[in-house]
Amino acid sequence: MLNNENLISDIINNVRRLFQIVNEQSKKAEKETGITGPQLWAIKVIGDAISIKISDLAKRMYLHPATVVGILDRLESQRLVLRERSTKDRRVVNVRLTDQGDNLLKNAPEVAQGLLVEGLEAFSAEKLKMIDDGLESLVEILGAQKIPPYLIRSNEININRKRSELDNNVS
Amino acid sequence: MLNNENLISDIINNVRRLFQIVNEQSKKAEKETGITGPQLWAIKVIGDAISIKISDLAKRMYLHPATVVGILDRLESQRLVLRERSTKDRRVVNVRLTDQGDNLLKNAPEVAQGLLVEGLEAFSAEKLKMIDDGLESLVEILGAQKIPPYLIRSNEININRKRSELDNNVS
DNA sequence: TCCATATTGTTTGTATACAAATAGTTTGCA
DNA sequence: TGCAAACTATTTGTATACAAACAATATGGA
Repeated sequence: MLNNENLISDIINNVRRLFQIVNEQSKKAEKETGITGPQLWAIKVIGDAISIKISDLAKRMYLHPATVVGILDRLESQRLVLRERSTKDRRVVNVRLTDQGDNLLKNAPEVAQGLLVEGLEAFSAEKLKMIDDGLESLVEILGAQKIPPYLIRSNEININRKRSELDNNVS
Repeated sequence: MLNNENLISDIINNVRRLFQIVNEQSKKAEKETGITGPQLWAIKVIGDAISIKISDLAKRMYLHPATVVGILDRLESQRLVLRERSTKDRRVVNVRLTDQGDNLLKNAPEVAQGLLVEGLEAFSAEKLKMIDDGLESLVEILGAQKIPPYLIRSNEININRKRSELDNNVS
């Protein structure tokens, strides 16, 4: 029983460390490239897609469109990206890298996600399966709470949440 | 090989889901209590300690003191906490809950950390060990990068980083 | 065709989050 | 004792991050 308690607090601590380290990685990339973590992340997604519209960029970054607009404003003022309004659908704005943006992308370091992939490639399938199962358990514990109990109790709350829930649940 | 690739992308996805769900939990607590996630977290830490000075609060929350000052400003304007300058060391400001803050704390929901503990308690020691080992591996992969290679290359960078490194590495 | 509705990006307002600079205070050492 | 150095909380400035409201545009149905 006491042993279990220790294991649980170890797990909690490791989750917290994971969060901290990912944040630190982002800050490190910032020192090396001169742009912030989220800005670099946007550059990477835009570079992958060559050209991408704002709403799709927001979805791929798991961010709110309003947040992406701010990030793009700053990247544009640094001449790293270009906005181009679509002629087919004039509501749409496409974003792509400038030559400067492309250069920065070429010399940019990996973000946490890249490091993780690199490190995991050294592991056996069995070990990978074990890691994945463990994470799956954590997600299930927290994810089970995602079915909100007030779905039954109140409709108002759900109506108010509709827009943001949709924004968050883009797969 | 292909199987390994799938496992790796599953792991990455689960890490990302973990981040998202923790953030969502924070927002849920916000709807229920009327105060934001970080504010509730501060209330919980302050309540645990009865009285705590700003710098210790910042350490326990793994946040920069400047951030905590802002959070406390807002909690104070809602009459949920009190600031009291120490008479022993007049540089120190102690914070404690008001009766209102105490009431809110009593009725506040668990944050993600609490849910995680609750869910994990249902697991066997073997399963807990497995989860912990998996997380440990992820932390090691990312943590290995924490020894910065430019420690040798450049001293200037390290001098500039000294202050922030210390702030980040509070254990 | 015409208009209600939906989509898309932006603006506005608020809340984190941190680095750097600052003011007030304490401590250590010469 | 007296002063340099360290500590503590705050202020200032910048960058996320999102909800809500908005303007411009597109689409579908009557």
